Amino acid sequence: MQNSMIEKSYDASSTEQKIYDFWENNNFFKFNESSKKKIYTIVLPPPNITGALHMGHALNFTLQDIVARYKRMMGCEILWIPGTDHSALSTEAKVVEVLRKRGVSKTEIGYEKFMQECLAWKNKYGNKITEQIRKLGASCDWSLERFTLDEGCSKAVNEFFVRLYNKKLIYRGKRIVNWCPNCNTSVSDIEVDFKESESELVYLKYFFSDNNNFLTVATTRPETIFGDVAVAVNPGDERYKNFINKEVVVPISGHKIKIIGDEYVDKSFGTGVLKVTPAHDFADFEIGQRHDLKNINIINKNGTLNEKCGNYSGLTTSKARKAVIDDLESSNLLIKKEKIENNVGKCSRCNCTIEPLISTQWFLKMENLAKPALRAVKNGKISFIPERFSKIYMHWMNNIKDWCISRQIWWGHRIPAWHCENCNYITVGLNKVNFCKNCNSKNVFQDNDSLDTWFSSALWPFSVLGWPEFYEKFLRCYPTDLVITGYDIIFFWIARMIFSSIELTGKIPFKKVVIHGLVRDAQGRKMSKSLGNGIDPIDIISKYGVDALRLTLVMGLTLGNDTRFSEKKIEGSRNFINKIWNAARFLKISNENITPKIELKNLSIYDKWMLNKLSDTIQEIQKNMEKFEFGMAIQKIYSLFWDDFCDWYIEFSKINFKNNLSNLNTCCYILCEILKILHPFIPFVTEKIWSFFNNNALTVSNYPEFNSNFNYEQDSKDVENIIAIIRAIRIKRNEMNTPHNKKINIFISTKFEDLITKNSDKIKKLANINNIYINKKLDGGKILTCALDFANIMIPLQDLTNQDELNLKLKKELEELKKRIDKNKKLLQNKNFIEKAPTDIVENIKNILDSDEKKYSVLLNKFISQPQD
RNA sequence: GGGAGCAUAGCUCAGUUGGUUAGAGCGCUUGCUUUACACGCAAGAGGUCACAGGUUCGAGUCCUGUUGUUCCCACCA
Repeated sequence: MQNSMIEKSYDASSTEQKIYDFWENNNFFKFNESSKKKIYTIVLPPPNITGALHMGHALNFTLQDIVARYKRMMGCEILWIPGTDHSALSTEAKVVEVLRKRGVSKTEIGYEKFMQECLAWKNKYGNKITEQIRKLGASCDWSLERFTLDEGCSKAVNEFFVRLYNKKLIYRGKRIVNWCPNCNTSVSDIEVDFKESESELVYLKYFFSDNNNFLTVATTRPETIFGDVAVAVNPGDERYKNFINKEVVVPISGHKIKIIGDEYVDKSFGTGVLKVTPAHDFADFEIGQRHDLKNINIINKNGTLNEKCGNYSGLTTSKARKAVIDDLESSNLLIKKEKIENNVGKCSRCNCTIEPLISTQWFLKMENLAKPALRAVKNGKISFIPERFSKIYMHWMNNIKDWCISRQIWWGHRIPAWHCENCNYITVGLNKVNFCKNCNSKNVFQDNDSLDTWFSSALWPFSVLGWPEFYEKFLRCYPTDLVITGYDIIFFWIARMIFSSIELTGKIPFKKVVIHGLVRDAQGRKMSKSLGNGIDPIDIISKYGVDALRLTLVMGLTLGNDTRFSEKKIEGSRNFINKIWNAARFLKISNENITPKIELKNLSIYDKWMLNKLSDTIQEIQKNMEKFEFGMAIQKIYSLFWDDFCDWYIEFSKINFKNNLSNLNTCCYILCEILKILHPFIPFVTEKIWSFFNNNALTVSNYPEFNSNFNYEQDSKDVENIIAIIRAIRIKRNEMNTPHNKKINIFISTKFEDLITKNSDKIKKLANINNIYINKKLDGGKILTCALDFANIMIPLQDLTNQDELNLKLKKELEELKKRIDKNKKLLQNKNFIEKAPTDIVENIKNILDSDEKKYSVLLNKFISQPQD
């Protein structure tokens, strides 16, 4: 690097790709299985292959990478395996859409060809995703990259399925499920979003079969009357209890059904009479089970009514509803209609209304899986950070129902079950089944369904380790240490990994679950395609660089809380990065031969002050890093670098350098130490700057430790005093309206004559002073006095000063001082305080009072005055 | 209906186990081409910590209640 070539401002776009290649080509992130270091394993949430990465991913990968890089520098062997998720339903829908544009359907091209089309999609878009993960700077081991549908993951999936089937934890059953007529598949409970919508509650006449009276039934779904199998009332309802076991006639349809009593019925809702349609309502299904009622399925899988619905067959449920209501009205069977707010289930993927219907599906029995999964969190083996998310997890796990794991789509893990055409027996096996285990018939075919995409994601932490093969590696790296994810997939993924892992491996999948929030737009709205307010992280990266993006996402972040992203914020981050760049540039152009080196014997008090600060900060941020308090850690480093290192230390050093290489080297050493602690957050620019001064790579260097040798209390205090003098002078200059470019003279009366004399060059330069007269008599004219603990600074009044304004300010200062003096005096007179408060607090108050009183008396007499001695 | 979060400067947010004068970034005001950086430097204004009680020598922080707001869960047809 030629120093003369260092540009005035840092250009991220020309640097970042080269740096990542440098890391990757040198295998810095490669997991060394035979390493003696402590292994630290992070489970990387594999992104979908359907879209591009969004801001949520950027946050997620940033946080993971901060931990990975920090732990690596702390001496751990990092195992962080990247990969992508086949995201069954989303990908299938996208590929179907592509085919549709080409004018073909998936059934036309057939299973094999369709799977090839999907694989082609994966190769194209999956690679785009992995490129973007690299762009974000993720320091994962690409040689271990995985895909949830690759051979190894498929093996784990089949193993899981077969084992649980044999244990009867996976079963096939005809039950009511959430059906999406648009996606044409069943979906699980958590893939249904309930959205509040305005519906029409209609009151219908159900005549008794043996007389002319009727019961009034209120329903929002009149089109399902063809599936009615009973009318239910609460057995405790005085109005209706005598009708139980009588018969009514379903309007329009005309079939006769019984009146039953069931506690579920709410007397106060509608008329207190409920029509029971077990095939198309979850609650009704349960009532049906309790009363041994049959199920009449009246809705086709495409969302239309079937042949059981007479004239209405073929109509969609919403059209049929209108038609049924019209007909009921015209035949005088409808009493009234009223608008109500209710929750309607929508498919979380396509937003289409979910039709509950009865269908044969594969289910995972949850009851026994949930218990140990609950225990692992309860007894602290797995901890959520922040802790409150464990409550959300437990509540869900406590109320969990069986998981419908089969999907009527092709792209995904095909269910390893073979049906016999002959005897209908199902043979489940790891390998292709060629004959029926029951009747030996060779007439067997594989189940057409595939598995829910989360079924394979649930095994991700151990399937990527090669489980059930490569058992030794598995044992060395498992349970993993950490998973970081957004709160929106606790149920989808985190919970399922926990019970799957415990069931299958006997071990928890990870020790810690760090939960972060959503990235919202500048107004706090969720970023979404429909709003068009999404910000593409890749656009931001090309404009500002990924370091700036990472810094913005993590600055001021509180785990578990949502965060807002705005262009204003990222400008601040870019400015900070540019500041680092320029500090380095300054050192490099000061002397080409500069190296990060420290000679303890040659340290100035300023070096010692800075080392003291650095050491303290390192100690603090290490605590923050261990507790995943990234926002707090970066804030401290930011302030250390900008407020201490740049604003004071470099400014002092400028005066000390005088081309002294040893001094420069010390400064460079400290800069490099700061680069180390910054590196996990902003890896690219720090690596680049590091290369100006070092031959090795920053990313594999050691994290600085708290160094007790750098405990320079007294020297630090001296520097603090110098700073206090400079600050005081600057403040007074401003109050006197003296511009910075005008030099002034000052008089100081102090007991620290030696210190101030020795360091007067710094004071003169940084406060722009001509002459400093220490403990000298002033000659004539008005002066402005500033009182410090150890010195009184007197400045002859300047031409531009508005004395009235100044007096007002000083008066206010005196008042505030007086207030505090009174308050602290009172406090010290309080016996309870003296007795109960810790002594250091009491001492502190005493000291403050002392110094306040001194200042007060100085200011009271001398604030604007004729000089005195 | 159940549960959780949030409420602190004009805006966005920090504030670790209660302890000096409640912080940062942005914005605003004033001054500055001070030989790294105007993506900069120096100084400044701006807060009843939502409200009401309580515990404590001491509360932004702990407890109770109220209000506002966001989110999650739940089968009220």
